[in-house]
Amino acid sequence: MASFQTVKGFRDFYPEDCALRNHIFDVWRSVARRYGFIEYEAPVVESTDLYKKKSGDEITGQLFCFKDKKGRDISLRPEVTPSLARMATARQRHYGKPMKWFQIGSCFRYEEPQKGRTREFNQFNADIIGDASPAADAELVALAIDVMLALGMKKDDFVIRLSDRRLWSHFLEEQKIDADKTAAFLQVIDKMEKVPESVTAEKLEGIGLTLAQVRAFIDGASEAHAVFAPLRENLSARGLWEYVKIDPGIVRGLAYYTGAVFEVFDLKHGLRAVAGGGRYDNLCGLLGGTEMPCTGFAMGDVVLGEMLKQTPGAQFAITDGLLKAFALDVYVVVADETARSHALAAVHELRRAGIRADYAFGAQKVGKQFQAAEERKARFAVIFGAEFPTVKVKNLTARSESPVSSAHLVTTLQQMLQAPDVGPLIA
RNA sequence: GUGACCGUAGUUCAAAGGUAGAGCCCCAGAUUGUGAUUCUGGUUGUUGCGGGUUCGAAUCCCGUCGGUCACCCCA
Repeated sequence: MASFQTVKGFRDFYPEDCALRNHIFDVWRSVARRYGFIEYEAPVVESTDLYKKKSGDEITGQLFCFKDKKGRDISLRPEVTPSLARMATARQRHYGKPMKWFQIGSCFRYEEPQKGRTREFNQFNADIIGDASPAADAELVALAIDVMLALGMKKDDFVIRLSDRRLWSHFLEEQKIDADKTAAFLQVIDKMEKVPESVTAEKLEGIGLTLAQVRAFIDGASEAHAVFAPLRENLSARGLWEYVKIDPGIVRGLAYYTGAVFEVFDLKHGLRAVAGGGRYDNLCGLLGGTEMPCTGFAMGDVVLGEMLKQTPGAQFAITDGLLKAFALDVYVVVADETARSHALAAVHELRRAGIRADYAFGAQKVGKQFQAAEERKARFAVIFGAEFPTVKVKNLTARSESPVSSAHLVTTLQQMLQAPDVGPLIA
């Protein structure tokens, strides 16, 4: 038993776990680039004030905060949006609009770990800065859908639940409810699905509304509502509207969203939201920068990982990713120790040519070396023995072997690796 | 922050107050130039940690640290 345990809520990434994580990162990165997003990164540690300013003092309970050696109050980032707002406003004149930026990295929240929640997690953030049009919101919804599809999800595995904060501000205006009750009201809506009706009704009465009024409004807010028209038109043109479900109950916890909001939900395993985001046109100004319209979303690796493991459609992509992480192209077998220096030279040359090659450090039985080649999922073995400068190249899946002059080894293997791997021949 | 359950070999799990064990994995050999199977042998423990009860604790009690799950919260 090891003397040390991981710090509560933090994870070890053994090679298998790391391969899954990297597979997720690869998909995030490649789809975002396909959409013309550009990668950036922000500090993992920021002044605690940056987060207090955005969300209020009471938020420090969930912040991973501490004093540094000079007594400065700093925090591990719980999210990246405040850093992005700072960076974007500071240099916004240097970048043409709209700025389509994405980021991948770890975030930290000091909370009790449970299903789908750890204290350290990786997030994919995609944001569009400097564009107030619904086309920008639609672009992000489309990106979120394509990320899910690229991960191997099918249409019936997930849904985008779409809403708009303006629906509710109009509603409250019509009902002549004070604007300062908005936050409390949205909290009630956010929890409606979970808490008993009676509790919801009671809280609504405290605000000056009835449950029936709210219910009627939710039922009336169909796809046809004018506020969704531009998004529906945009996403329909891409054939993506079928992934979207209008759901006014989605309001997204905290107060800074100003327009469209959406979440990505798993449909089959009762997990919490996989991703969420929306339009936040006031945040840059709130943090003391230039006022700029912004919209964006974040997707975390923890819930997503749970979902991938439980979704059959994603399995192939996962095992493929594992294979990519582990597999060698070539294993060099030293059958005769007098040939070791020639073998070492060949390994080096293969590696310089971009071929993944490995070998045994010391003298080992040939059988053992083949076993190692098998374990590392090598496609080919090259046997260096007494017949050098001739070597044997063995196709480990087909189990066929042929002699090759060592002078032509690299070019021969490059050609052989080009050919598709047909798998074992059936006898 | 609150509560429930859990923690034994690298791993999965036995041992229900009386000598800490098994499967798998790993290592070596059978097998001196070819991957499988099989067989043989081998390593591995302060039972998470600390205290208490007891003649005696993996087992019961208290604390603590981790894990899992739920509440709170969810940017």
